[in-house]
Amino acid sequence: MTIGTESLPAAFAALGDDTRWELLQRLGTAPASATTLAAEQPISRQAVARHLEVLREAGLVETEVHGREVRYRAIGSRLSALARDLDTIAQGWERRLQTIKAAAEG
Amino acid sequence: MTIGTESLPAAFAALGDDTRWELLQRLGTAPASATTLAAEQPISRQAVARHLEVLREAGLVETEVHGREVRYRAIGSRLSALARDLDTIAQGWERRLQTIKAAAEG
DNA sequence: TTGATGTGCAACACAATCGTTGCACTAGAA
DNA sequence: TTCTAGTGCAACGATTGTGTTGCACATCAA
Repeated sequence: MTIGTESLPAAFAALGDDTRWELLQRLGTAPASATTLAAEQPISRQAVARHLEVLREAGLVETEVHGREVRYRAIGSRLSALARDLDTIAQGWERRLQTIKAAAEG
Repeated sequence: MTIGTESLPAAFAALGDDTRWELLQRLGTAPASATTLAAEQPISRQAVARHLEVLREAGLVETEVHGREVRYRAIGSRLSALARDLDTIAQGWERRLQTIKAAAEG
């Protein structure tokens, strides 16, 4: 599955914060709750929860309710889809810019 | 070439702005100057120039001086490198989280 | 029930970002 | 030289984002 071009900047904005990136990497090792993550980070639980909400809206993490606990889990397929889209776009750039360069030299 | 994990959030932050994303896509079709790009966008030349500077610092575009004109060009290889890094990370997630899931079920 | 734990929501302060306008400088054209 | 076109730098205002604290609510255990 590919990702709509319109939503790509939104996904990147979610990834473009140091704290969020650390939280994501952490969730890539094992699921955890906001409280657990906050205990491992130098910021408050509410701040962590806000970051997780951003990641969830971007489709990068999903939640799983366990009793009164909400566990967050990283979604690898979403990151893979992002990577695929990026690669496709990059190839398009190369092709067009090479054509222009060749035309300028020819 | 891969990109240092430390600089990944910085690159994504550069990509995570709608205006910058549009500028990048435009530069993916053909090189252009800040003035030219500003004429195609609803924002001032100075605003465009600032965005281009952010993209340049992130390594996503490069400059080429032509007389008194500075032309910007998208760097496809950098975007490809980002895509590769993302895919590698995503695969790592899948592997670890699958292991945990299997252990929980077993 | 009682107490402790995990969340969610709201209000606030602080910093960073994005866009603007204005001015000065430089390089090419007349 | 004189005029025009393209940049760069600085100051300002408005908006957004990140973090905080405080409080209320829900859930599990004793």
